[in-house]
Amino acid sequence: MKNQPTVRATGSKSEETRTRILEAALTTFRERGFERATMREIAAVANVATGAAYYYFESKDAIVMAFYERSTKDMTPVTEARLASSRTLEARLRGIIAAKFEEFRPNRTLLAALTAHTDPDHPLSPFSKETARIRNADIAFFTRAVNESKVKLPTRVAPYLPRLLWMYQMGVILFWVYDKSPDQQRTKVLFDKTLKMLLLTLKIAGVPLLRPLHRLAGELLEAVYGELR
Amino acid sequence: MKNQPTVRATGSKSEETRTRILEAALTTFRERGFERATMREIAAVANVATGAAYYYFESKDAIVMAFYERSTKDMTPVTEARLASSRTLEARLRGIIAAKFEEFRPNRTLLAALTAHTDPDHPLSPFSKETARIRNADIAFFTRAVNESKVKLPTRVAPYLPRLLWMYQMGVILFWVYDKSPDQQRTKVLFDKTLKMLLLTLKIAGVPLLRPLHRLAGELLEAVYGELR
DNA sequence: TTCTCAATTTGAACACGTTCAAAAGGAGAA
DNA sequence: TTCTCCTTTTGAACGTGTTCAAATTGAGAA
Repeated sequence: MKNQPTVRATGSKSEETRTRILEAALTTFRERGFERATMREIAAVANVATGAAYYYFESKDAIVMAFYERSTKDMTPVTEARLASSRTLEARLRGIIAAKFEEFRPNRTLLAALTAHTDPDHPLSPFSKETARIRNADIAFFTRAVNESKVKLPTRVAPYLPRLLWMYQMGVILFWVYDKSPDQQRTKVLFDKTLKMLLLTLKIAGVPLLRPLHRLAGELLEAVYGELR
Repeated sequence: MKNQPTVRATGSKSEETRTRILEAALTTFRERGFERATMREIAAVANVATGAAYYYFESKDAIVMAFYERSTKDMTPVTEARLASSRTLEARLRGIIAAKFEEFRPNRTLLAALTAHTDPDHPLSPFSKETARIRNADIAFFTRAVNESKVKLPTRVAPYLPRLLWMYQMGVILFWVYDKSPDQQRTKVLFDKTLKMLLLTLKIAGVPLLRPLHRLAGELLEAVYGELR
């Protein structure tokens, strides 16, 4: 059999071992950094043989992805709450993305292990089909944030807006992961200013002067997201 | 002594060995792909011991960077010519970037080995201090393209424009590297539309309505590029 | 209870990037 | 020529991610 054996009910022995390995990995990553933590070490901490780690996870990187997946699942109610409690689009977007920051702050630098995969075909890339489930769940939040707001959107780009917002989010997070300024203040500024720019851009989208820009944007998005993908 | 021994005059024995290894690596990369080409294999093709490759190059990735560096150096006259022969900013930007596409087309996918380094501290990252020389040479072309054109620029963002254009270029190249559409037509569309959008944006920059946007952009850029960096 | 078989666990072996101590080469000094 | 010392070359060894054939376990069938 391959990895990820039949997904067992929570509480099964198998599931317990899997989380034990995941937990051991996270501890080791936090203590020694991702690179310097070895699979042998992780397995030892989890009290299993080296090979066992590979029975449960495809690779060392995949452990980080499992962590990412679990985290996003865990934070769903928080995000839900923020969506429900905020009225403006700005507050909603800020809420969704800030929730990510809060959730991942303790393991911020660990996410660097995921950003390494720029190849969309790599199973661990944020753009791969393997990560589509996670990605789509995330995009769905942006869809809701947009739909439940009453901002008027340029019709050509509107269908792509949630995906664009997701990309925007990924960009901000990438910046954050490598932000060495104290308490990541640079990211705070980046996030704040770009979010305001984004909303301002949407607000003035109806101005006739900007028509040609929208036409180009629409054509671009259709070509890039269309057909083959 | 460490790597990169005293840089010898062209034609020295050492230099010859270095290029032989580089050439062997490129051949092997092209034949078997970057991942599957082993250092032992490359060394064998170059008729040296495995360790020799590491005497001349810091790492397997660094060979690709050496190729990138040599290529950009080689294409300088081409870029110069294009800058000289084109009058509009659009033509100039298109010329600079298209020259890159042409130069790297035969080894397009090889560049993927470089895009993996998202960490600005990694020596091979496009953002690292180690690659500053290459990066600055590239940015200088954009500076010239901008300065020698008579487009009026928003004063707040003007100082950052060459660096922004460089980032834009890197983004387009990244897209191109992984573009699987036939003959990379998607990238062509992306490049064409985004370039037009960019110039349109610059053109209408003076409109009073867009003032707040420029103020935000200026503040953002000052914070991100300022002080610490 | 005993048997069966899939799920799980094991740890040695493998592949490959990288390091390193030692050997070889070679250019000038004496 | 012989010596000196730096550059270059060598290939074995190392560390680590990953694979895999074999052993173990355990739940249900008989």
